[in-house]
Amino acid sequence: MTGASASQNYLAKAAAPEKVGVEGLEDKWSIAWENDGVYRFNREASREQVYSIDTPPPTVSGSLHVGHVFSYTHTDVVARFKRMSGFEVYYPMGWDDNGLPTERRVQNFFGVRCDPSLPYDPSFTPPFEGGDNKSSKAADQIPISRRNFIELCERLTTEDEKQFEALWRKLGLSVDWAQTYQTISPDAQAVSQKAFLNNLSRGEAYQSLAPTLWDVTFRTAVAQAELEDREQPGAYHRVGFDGPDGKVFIETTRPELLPACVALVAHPDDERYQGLFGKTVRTPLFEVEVPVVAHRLAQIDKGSGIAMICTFGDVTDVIWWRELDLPNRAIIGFDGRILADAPEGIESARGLEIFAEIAGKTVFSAKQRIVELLQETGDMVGDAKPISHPVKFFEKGDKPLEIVSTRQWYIRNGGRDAALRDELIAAGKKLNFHPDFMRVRYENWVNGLTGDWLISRQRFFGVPIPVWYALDANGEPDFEKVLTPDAASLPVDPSTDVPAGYTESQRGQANGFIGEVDIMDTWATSSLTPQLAGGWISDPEKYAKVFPFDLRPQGQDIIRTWLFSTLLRSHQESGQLPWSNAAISGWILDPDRKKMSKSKGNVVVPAEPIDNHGADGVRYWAAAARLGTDAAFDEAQMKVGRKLAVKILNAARFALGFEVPAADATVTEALDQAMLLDLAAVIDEATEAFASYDHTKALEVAEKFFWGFTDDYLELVKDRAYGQGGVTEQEQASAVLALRIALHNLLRLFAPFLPYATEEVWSWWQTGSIHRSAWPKSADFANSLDVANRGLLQSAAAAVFKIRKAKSDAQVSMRADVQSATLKAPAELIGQLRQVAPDLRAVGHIFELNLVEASELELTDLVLVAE
RNA sequence: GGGCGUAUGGCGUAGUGGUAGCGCGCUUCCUUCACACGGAAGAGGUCACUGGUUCGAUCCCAGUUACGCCCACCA
Repeated sequence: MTGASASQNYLAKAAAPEKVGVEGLEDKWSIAWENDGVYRFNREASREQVYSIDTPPPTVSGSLHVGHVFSYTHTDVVARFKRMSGFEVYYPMGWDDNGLPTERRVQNFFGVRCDPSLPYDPSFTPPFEGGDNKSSKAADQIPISRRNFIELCERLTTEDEKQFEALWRKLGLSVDWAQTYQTISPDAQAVSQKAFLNNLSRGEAYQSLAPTLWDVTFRTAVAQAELEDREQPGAYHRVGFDGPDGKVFIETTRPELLPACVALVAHPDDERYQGLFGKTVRTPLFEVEVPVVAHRLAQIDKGSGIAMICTFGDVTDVIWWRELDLPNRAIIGFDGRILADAPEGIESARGLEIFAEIAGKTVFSAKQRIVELLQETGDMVGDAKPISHPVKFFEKGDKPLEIVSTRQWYIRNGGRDAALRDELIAAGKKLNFHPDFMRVRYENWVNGLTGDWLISRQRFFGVPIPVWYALDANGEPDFEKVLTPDAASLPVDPSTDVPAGYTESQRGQANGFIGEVDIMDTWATSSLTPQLAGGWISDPEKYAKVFPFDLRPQGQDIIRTWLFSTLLRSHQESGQLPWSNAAISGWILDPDRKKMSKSKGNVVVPAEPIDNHGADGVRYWAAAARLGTDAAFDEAQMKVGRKLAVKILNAARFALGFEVPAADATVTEALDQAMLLDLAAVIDEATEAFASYDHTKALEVAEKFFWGFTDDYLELVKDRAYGQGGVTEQEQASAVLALRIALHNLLRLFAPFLPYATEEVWSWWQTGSIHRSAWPKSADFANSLDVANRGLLQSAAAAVFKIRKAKSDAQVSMRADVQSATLKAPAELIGQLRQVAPDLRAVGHIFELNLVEASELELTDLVLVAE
C-alpha cells in the first residue's frame, strides 16, 4: 500500500511556479507517467488485490469519435479510483482490427480487393495510399491474393492503432501500455480457435445446411445480432392464382419470387379460405400447382389475408417452409441475382421460357420484367400500390438481405434450447449492471433469440475456422468427417496448413481433404476479450489473477452482441460470469440532441476538443455524465472543466505559498476545524458514490466543496494565514496547516477526474505520482477535530455573503475599507459568528463589527472609510 | 405491436412526500497583494400533460404526449 504515509506529508516545502497554467500538462505528464511506469500492472499482486477491466477494443477502422472519449473516460475514472483505493488495476487496451470494417477500409485506402484464387505476390505494392471512402469503386480495385490483402490490413491497422494510442495517452487514460492485444494477432487467432474447438468437442458448435440471411454485397452470411430494420419503399402487387373455384388474389411486395412460390397460406380461422385449404392453385406465368395451407402466422387483416410462401422472401417464409415441410425452390444466388436454372416444379414450356428470361437478372430487374408480364397476361390487377415497410439489412450493408440456403457453422446460444436460455438469464441476474435497468435489455435479447448463433462468414480478413473435411472416393467433401488440429498447433489456416495424417499433395484429391475456407464472425473473437486480454493461452498465470474480470465497460448498443456473446462463451467455457460488473455508457448527442453518426456528418473528431479545452476539461465534461445516460457534446462544460483545473492550480499555489508551520502545529481554530469536518463528510460521500459506480456524484460533491473552499474559506483565513491583524502564531499555523490538509485531500479527490492538474500540483510539494497515492480517508485527519464546530463555516459564509451583498449594493470594491458595520443574527447564530468575528472583519475589511441579536441575519449600518 | 429510458428557468443538469438547487449564458458592479483562464451581487422555473393516493405530490400510482434506444413473424 502506498498511502499510509501520505498524512505525514502536509508540511512538505512547496515549489510552485510564479505563473501557473494548464497548457502543456498533457505532454509533460503523459511522458513522465510512461517513463515511471505509473500505471504498470504488478503481476505479483494476489487475486484479491487485483481489479481487472475488460476494456472495449475500439474498432480500428479509421476515424475516431468523441463518443470514444466519453465512455473511455468513465472507465478511466473508475480505474484511477480503484488504483488509489489500493487495488492493483489491470487495465489493458485491445484493438479490434479484425473483420469487415478493416477489409472495407483497406479496399478504399489502397484501391485493392481480395481475390482468394490469386497467388501471393511478395513484391506487390498498392496502386496508391490514402484513398477515402468514396474514391474507389469495385471495378477500379486491383485484385490481390488473400495473403497480400491481409498484409495490407495489418499495415493499415498498425498505423490506426498508433493514432488511437496517441489519443488515449493525451486524454490521460491510465492504461498499462505493456498490456495490449489485437483481435487479429496470432494469439487472438489461437484463442478464438481453441475456444471454437472446445465448443465443437462439447457439442456446442455444429454445422448445418439451412436457409441463411445473406448479404449479397459482401457475399456472406450474417447473424441475427447483425441485423437492422430499415424503412424502405415497396409496393403491393395484387396477383391472381387460378384456383378450383376461380381466381385467388394475393398481395405481394416481391412478385419476382413468383417462380419460387411453394404454397399459399392463410390463417386457419380465416373463413374466406376454409374451402381452399388442402386444395391446390396454379401460379401465374409459371403454371405450377401449389397447395393452399393454413398457419397461425398468416395475418387475416393483412392484404387479402392470404399470402404466397416463397423460398425465401423473408424469415416468415423460412418458418412456414420448415414447419409445413414445403419443397425448396430457391431462385436467388449468392450474388443476389436470379439463378441460371429454373427450380424443380416449373415444367411448362411457357414457365421455363419466362424463367430463362429473368435468369441472371438482379432482383430489381427481374421484378420489373415479371410485373410487365403479369400485366400483359392480366394476372396482376391494377397498378402496384406504393408502400413503405421495414426490410432487414445487414447493419454494415446497403442492400436488403436475401435468404440463401448454405452450409454454415453455428454455436448454441439458447435460441433453440430453453434450458440454456434459462441459465443465461440466471447468469445475467448475477451480473451487476450499472445502471441496473440495462439488465432488461439483456434479458429481452436472450428471450427474443430465434436461433443459434451463426458464426461462419464467407470473408477473408478474420480468424479461419480451424477445420478440414475429408474427401470421399469421388473427391466430394464429407462434412460429417471434420478434421481438427491439435491445440498445440494453433493458430492454423486450413487453406495452407495440413491436417494430421495427410500431406499437402492430398489437398482436393479423392480420399484426401479440403480446408474450410470460411472465417469466424468478428464477435466470435470479440466475445473472448477476457481470454484475449487476460492471456488465457499466452499467460495462464496472469489469467488466473485477472479472470473473472471485475469490470466490463461498454456501450448500450452492443449489449445484444458483445455483452451477450462474451457472457455466453464464458458460461460455456468456464461456467462463470466473465465479470462481476458491467458499466454501460450512454450516447453522445450533438447539440441538437441527435445521435452522432458518420452518416449524419455531425461527428466531432476528439483531438480538437482536447486541444481547445485540455484533456482535463474534456474529461470533466465526460465524467459529469452518469452511466447509461446520453450526454450532449457540450464545449461549455469542457470550458468549465478547464476553469476548474486552472482554479485548482491557482488555489494550490496560494495555499502552499504561506510560511510552513512548525512540525508540532495543529489545527486549533474553530473555523479551520469546521472546514475540515465538512471535507471529511465530502470524502465519505465521494467514496461511497464511487463504490457504487456513481462517479458523477463523487465529482459533484468534491466540486461543490471546492468552490466553497476557495470562495469563502480561503478569503476568510487569508489575512490570518499571512499573520496579519495581530494574530497569534498558533492562529496563523492553524489556518496554514488546515489549508495544506485540505489541499492534500482535495487533490486526491479530483485526481481520477483531472489527472493532469492534480499531478502538476502534487509534484510541487509531494514525491511520487498522485495517481499511486492513497485515496483520501476522513479518518486520517478528522478524528481529532471537535464535532461541535461542525457547520461553523456555513454560518460564517452566510455572514460573508451579507457583507458582500452590502458592498455590491453600494457598488464598491470588495476590498473597500469599512469603518463600521452591524451584523444582526438570530441567537443560535450569533454565538458562532462571535467565534469567527476576527476572520469576518478581515474578509470584509471592517474595522468595527458590531454583533446584534435579531430575528434574521442582516448587515446594516455600513459606514465606508472616506477616500 | 412489445419493452426500456428520459421530460426540472434560454441551454446543460442535481434533487427530495412538506415553500426548487447548481453550472453556462444574461444583467449590474468590482481590476491588478492565488486566479481577468478573475471576483461579487442579481434577474430568470405553476419541476411535460391529465387524473388518482395523501393533510400536502416535482417526487408515489395510473394514463396521455414528445423524444431517444432496444426488440418484433415486415406477405
